[in-house]
Amino acid sequence: MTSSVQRKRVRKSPEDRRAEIVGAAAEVALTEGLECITLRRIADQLAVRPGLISHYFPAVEDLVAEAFGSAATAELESLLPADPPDGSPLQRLTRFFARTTGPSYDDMSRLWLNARHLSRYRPVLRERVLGQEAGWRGRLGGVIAAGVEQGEFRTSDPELTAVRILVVIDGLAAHANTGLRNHPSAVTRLAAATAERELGLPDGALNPTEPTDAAAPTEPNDPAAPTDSANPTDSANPTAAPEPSAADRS
Amino acid sequence: MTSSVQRKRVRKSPEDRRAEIVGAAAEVALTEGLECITLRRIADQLAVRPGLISHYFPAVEDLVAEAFGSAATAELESLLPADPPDGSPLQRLTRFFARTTGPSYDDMSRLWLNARHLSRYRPVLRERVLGQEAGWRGRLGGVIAAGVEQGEFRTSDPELTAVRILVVIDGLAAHANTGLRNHPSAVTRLAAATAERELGLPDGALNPTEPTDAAAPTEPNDPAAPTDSANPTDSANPTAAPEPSAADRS
DNA sequence: TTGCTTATTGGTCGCACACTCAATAGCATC
DNA sequence: GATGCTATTGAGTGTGCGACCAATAAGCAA
Repeated sequence: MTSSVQRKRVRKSPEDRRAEIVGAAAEVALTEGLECITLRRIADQLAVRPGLISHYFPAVEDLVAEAFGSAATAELESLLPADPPDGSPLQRLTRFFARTTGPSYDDMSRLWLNARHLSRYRPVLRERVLGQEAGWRGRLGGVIAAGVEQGEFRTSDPELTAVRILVVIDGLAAHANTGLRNHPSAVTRLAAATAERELGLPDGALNPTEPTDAAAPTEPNDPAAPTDSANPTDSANPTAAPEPSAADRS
Repeated sequence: MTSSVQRKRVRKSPEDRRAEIVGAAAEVALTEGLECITLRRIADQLAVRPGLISHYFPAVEDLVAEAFGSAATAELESLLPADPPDGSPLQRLTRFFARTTGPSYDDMSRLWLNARHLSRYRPVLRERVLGQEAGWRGRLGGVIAAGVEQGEFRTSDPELTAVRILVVIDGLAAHANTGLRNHPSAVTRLAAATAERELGLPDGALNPTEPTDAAAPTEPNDPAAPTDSANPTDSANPTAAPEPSAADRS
């Protein structure tokens, strides 16, 4: 007798409902993984019927892409706000590295890893990932360019430098599911160290003044315990035309 | 009437059969992805019945882990052979970077990316990934240590240097499904450049003399076209006890 | 208050998956 | 050539998934 007698309908405007669905999906994406975005899972979360999700997203893949885009955009916006540039380029970069290499970023690391792999099978998601890459690269490149202009940094190609930094961050993120927090700080710091070198800064220039997040201590804990929550099976689209098959044929 | 009249049984020794299954699974893992290792898929490949795969691997997850381990071990062995160390440490590293940053390594990049993500949901695979990480780190660290001893390289901590290099390689591999080959060589070279810096080598010291693989030209092609073959659906183990559920309950 | 538009439901279909197990048939050995 | 071990099959179970669609009711407008 789960929650059988739950039949009060709430009728919302399409815009609201759609945003609500994307929000729920983004949350699931961050905490459990993109594979856990299923019609039933999202419907449960919102206390509606699966059919409703289908109504707004006839193809689940679109919702998956949208969820990733939403989560990644929000993260970037909080990481490197554009509207009111919070501080000098150096300050902004310092905060950027403190957060991206700290534990609070682990979910995001997992999400990027997740999206990058799933891109292999989902064209729509792949495009979204490419778009986000461009967004992050542009934003980070912009901060660097601003720093160069203000004389804080020194590099001939801000965009290229941004890519190099992001590559290192991706490399660290790759270990999010297999003990990211086991790395000595000498490894964790690789991202900031790369930036310092590329930008002509002295060693440690990008270290947070206050022990913000993953700052001072070399604390090796959390062996390798992912999200606990979900546990998606294999099968993501086995053969050439996997799930769309049924739909495609019609 | 696919291949209905195919009923000739071939009886092999358990060892042979097992090796054959792992081999097939490793091939599928490399070309199509770990999610495509299913009882049916592997059985088809070997022209046997799915039940037989189950017989040798009662839990598919074990086969998945085994397949990854097999593929990764083989790759490392071909990349940095241990038995007869093929050349000086410098030569070995040069070849190592030529191959790991070349197109022929793309499948392996995808596999690592795949395994790292799937580790999130599959404990057995996760252990295997950790084991392989250790193996690669040890092997690369060994080459570096040898180079230091012979005076070719200069670093205080070969193991740490190896980790740093591998992190950069992972970062590049992360883009295997979203246009790895679009990167300018200035990005591709990041791995070798990191190594040169860490090892006290002059810039370009690890460049292949002959345009081996991803050497000279900055060729931006192959926009973002993965393996084509498979296309696994979502669902990897949705809830706490996903597929083992059926079995677990019994 | 009555209607009407349409957001939402409930039910269903087909598919792919892992896993189980009794029955069958290679093949080495005697 | 018969025998026994066991590798292999065939058939079946249950689960979760995306997708489809006719019926229903929420809530705005008349």
